[in-house]
Amino acid sequence: MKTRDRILLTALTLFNEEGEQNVTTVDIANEMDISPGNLYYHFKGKESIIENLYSQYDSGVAQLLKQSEIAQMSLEDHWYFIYVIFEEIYKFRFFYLNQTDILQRYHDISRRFKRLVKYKVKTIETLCQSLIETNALNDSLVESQQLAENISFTLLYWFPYQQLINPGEEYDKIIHKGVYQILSLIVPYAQLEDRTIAQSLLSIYHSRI
Amino acid sequence: MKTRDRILLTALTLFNEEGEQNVTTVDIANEMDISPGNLYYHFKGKESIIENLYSQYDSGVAQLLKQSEIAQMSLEDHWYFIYVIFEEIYKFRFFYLNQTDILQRYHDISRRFKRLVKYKVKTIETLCQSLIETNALNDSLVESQQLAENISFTLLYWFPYQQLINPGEEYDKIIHKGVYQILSLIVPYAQLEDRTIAQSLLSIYHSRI
DNA sequence: GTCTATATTAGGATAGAC
DNA sequence: GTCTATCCTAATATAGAC
Repeated sequence: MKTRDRILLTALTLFNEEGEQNVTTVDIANEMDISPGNLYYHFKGKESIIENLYSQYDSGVAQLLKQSEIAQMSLEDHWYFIYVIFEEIYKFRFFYLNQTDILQRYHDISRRFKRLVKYKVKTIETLCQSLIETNALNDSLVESQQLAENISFTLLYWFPYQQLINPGEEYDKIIHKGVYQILSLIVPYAQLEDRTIAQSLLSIYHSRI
Repeated sequence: MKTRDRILLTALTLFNEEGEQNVTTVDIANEMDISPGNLYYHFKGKESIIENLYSQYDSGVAQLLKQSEIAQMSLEDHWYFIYVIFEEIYKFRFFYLNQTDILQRYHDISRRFKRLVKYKVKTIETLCQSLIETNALNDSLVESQQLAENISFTLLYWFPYQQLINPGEEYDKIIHKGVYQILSLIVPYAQLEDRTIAQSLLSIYHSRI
């Protein structure tokens, strides 16, 4: 593994564990047993490392969102999609845990992050629409735009919330609870026929919590 | 106004506007036209200022929550209660905007913040229970504990979310939208008779957005 | 209580040898 | 590519005069 990539990986791990602002360039170098000078040979500075990590995250999620537009998805695919989005966020969770700070300090990332959030909301709205069109959701009750915003809101703050409420909880459980949470946002709007399906989905996830 | 209080007020304003970590003790002193040395005469340091501000916030909210336990509240009182909680959070919004960072760095505040959140969830759960007992909400559909957590979740992250999505939005609008958001979490569970009331409430708030 | 001046430290970053 | 040594800056904090 090349030093450049090891720097990115080490930085990501430390940022996720300690919080971005509690990790210095020297910390990263120490953790890898290289000198700070060496680190600066590969990257202009800390900001440059973070921007690289953001690019990884951004293109990963963008690809996922694009796929969901192309593929015709079944109801179960929808849950799987939510699940995979959560996993991608988890990998780069420090962007979410220290969101406000990072967006206050790195303007370029802020711009791109906001763009991605809008793209996410739009995609989720389309998913909700498709659930209405297949009559899984009751059209009269649901404002699909409002529901999509609720789901995005949950995706955005689920990890900070869990860190606050259940610090040290394992990765799997956190994500399962997140999917459950989103499912429970949707259930009230489900048609009577599909409500049974949805509620059995709920109980499957509930058993894993 | 005593210098000590002016320091607290100035610090609060700057923290809310610029973010806690972007404001130094020298910034606070400059803004007030006093010397940094003078500031350190009144407070041991930045941490001490923040702890003082947190105490103000904590006791303010705790008092509100206590009142809600004592008083018998009508349906409209409940909305007013949510509204007032939002206002209190807004006054000290930097604790919410930079939540993870502040809780990572100031352990004493972290402890107290978590305790307050638990108290909040408990109080909101009681409110939901009372809505079920007066048959405003459908008992069979709603897990009052789940609903209470959803409402708390919204209270916790509404301001960071609005800053992300609608930066520069006015204070009134943000809070109205927040109340609307919480209302829309509850409406699906409302009994048919009360649903009309709830939905008219919704449209009142909607008109103010 | 308030000021000026200064010490201390930590983090980010560079220069130059190997 | 990597190291050692060093610089620069910003932020916290203190000492001592007024």
